[in-house]
Amino acid sequence: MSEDHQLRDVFDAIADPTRRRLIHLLAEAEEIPLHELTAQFQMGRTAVSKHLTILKEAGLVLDRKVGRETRFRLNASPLREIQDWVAFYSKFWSTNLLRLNQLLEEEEE
Amino acid sequence: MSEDHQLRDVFDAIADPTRRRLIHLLAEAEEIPLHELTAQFQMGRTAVSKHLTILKEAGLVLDRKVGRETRFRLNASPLREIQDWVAFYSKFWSTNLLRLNQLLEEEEE
DNA sequence: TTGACGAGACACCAAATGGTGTCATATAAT
DNA sequence: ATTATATGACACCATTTGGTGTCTCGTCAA
Repeated sequence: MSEDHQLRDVFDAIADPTRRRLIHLLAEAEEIPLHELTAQFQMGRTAVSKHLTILKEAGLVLDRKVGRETRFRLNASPLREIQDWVAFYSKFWSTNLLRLNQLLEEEEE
Repeated sequence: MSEDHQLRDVFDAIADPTRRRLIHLLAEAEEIPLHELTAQFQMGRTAVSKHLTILKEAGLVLDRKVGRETRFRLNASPLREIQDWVAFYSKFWSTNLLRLNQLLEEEEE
């Protein structure tokens, strides 16, 4: 259904705080042009554009040209990989499971 | 309860595939000494040790010296930040919610 | 007590990262 | 027609990253 270009590791793409903030901004609106996104940051347009390219390579962002501006939109689905990954480790901090382990250890004695 | 040194961003710590594999290895055993972890990789001991230091700075790993070896153990709880973060965006790929949005849009008309 | 083993602490290096500024070009507005 | 805007495409730079090798020092075993 969805073709993964996936040139870039999703874990890598979300490692940068600027990129996470871009994702957050794009979650709040349908489509945002580059210049409007740039206005939210201290850094220059070129830097923001580079971050968006990285997000694009990870499949987290789509873009389309409208007139002279390039509008970006979020595609969150690659984040599912993160969710699956972290879900596996959730058992290691779940208090329920800690209590379960305690019970099991008690029974073993 | 848990004091966060948190010198290092957890998102940053899990960005590297070697470090994710270290986390995975440590999830399968109570405690593993450095030399044993190193044996699982192509790279040298120094490199593995550096990755473990980064994981330590993110609070994802604890170490203790036993004799001449340094043993590492997993502390997964900082991964909760990742889980919370990604959970927020799960609504953007949930098919149920996509259908809900469609229904809401239809009602607005 | 003499090695061998495990690891810390460097110094070092190439490549990637995250910024910058500038130039060219297409589009919109006056 | 002219000017301003939005962006892509570069070239450039400092710092970080992810690896290496070497030296030294505890610790365990013969």
